[in-house]
Amino acid sequence: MSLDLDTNVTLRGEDELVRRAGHLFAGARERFVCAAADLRTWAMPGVREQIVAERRRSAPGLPVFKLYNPRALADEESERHLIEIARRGARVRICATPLPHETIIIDDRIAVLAGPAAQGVREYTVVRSPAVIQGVASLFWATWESAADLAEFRRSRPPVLNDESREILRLLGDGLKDETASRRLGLSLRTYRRRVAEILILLDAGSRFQAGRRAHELGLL
Amino acid sequence: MSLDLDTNVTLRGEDELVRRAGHLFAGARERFVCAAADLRTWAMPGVREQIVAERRRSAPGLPVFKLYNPRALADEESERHLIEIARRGARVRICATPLPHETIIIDDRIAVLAGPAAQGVREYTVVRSPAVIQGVASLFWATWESAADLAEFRRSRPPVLNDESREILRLLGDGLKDETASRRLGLSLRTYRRRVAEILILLDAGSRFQAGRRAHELGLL
DNA sequence: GAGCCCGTGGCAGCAAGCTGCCACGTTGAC
DNA sequence: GTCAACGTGGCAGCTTGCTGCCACGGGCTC
Repeated sequence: MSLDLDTNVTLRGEDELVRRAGHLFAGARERFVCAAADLRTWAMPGVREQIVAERRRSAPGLPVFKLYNPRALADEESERHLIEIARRGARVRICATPLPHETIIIDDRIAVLAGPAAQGVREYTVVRSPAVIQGVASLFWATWESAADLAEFRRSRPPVLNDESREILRLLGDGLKDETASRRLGLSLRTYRRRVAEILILLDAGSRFQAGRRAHELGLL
Repeated sequence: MSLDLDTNVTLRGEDELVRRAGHLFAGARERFVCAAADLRTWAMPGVREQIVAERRRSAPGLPVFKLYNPRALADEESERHLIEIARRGARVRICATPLPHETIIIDDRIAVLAGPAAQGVREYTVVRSPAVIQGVASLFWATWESAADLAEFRRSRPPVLNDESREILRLLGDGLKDETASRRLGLSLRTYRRRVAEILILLDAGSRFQAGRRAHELGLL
């Protein structure tokens, strides 16, 4: 990248980011910190999973801190993804104040700041200056402190469900057996139960009884 | 009893009632009508069941109409009993206006009116006068019309649960598995599930999910 | 076209839940 | 004391619910 800590490097597009900075993400050893408005950042189909897997392999217990805006839970899929991240051990928090610039801080030595898209291509600036890192980090931690834990945030607010999920909740709430409900929806029993299991995760329920309770208390019925 | 339709016969105590009028209850063929404040009337352990069984055997499809005060659902056991009666085919309704005098009308020909207890012994008057029967019946049907169906009434109001049942609901609502919950309550798995099944009946739920929903919407959690 | 990703559904095996049956112990009536 | 009634809990057999695995097919890129 650069021998001079005070020279920032700007990378254009996710391709270049992955090529030239991918090893930095995978190489975190002390602490991995990340702030973003939602989950669409770092789309990079396939590659992203590889980097994460690599990092998890080489630094299993690595403390990971992820800060998002509520937008990161704007649909079922995103929320499920976030839950999965937390399940794997990352500390995830949600803050209401906007996080326009995606930020990553690796081991308190490297920061990657994402800029807005220029002509459809996003620019990423890799920073190593200790003073800058410190400044960015302190801003991050200040926001982190005021943010709500993912679990806590989710408890206070119903998940955003699509039409099918709401329909399934309705059928469950009416006491239908899986066999009946799946037929009514034109789904196989297998798929129906897959759906139910997914919904239980979103409702943070460990049993169907609890799910029924949660669904009602969140006003989803 | 009496050859003269216009001679009322008064029986003292349930013993005498059963001895001298039991066959009337069992012998209903057209319609069996009954109004009472609660279920403690006609206690008669054992005998009562026999009479009912006898009647159900000899007149299987007999229309049975039962009108009660909300007091008849004042505890789990009573409510369960009422549900059972309804399940067996009787039409059961609940009216808020007091029904102080227990009344039975058999086939529109015989009425049994219970009076208050005199020195601990209740008196029952058996009436056959057509005019009286008509009068009593029309009063009954007027009240019946204004009363709410048992199912409807129960839907609008939480069942009265004892401490143990509420505790079980709490454990279910927290998502505990049967194994864990039963151990925590010091019950066998079998008994715990018995309890849960009983509660599901009271909640009119056909699945645990529905029970969870009902429990929450009735404010039982 | 080949190759790939994804959603679906069948299947199989397991976990959880449900219930009839019966045996045992307690309680209460006689 | 006997006897009946009742609640409990073990057991067995069943239903319902859950999930990993794999195969198939539609839609996609290259």
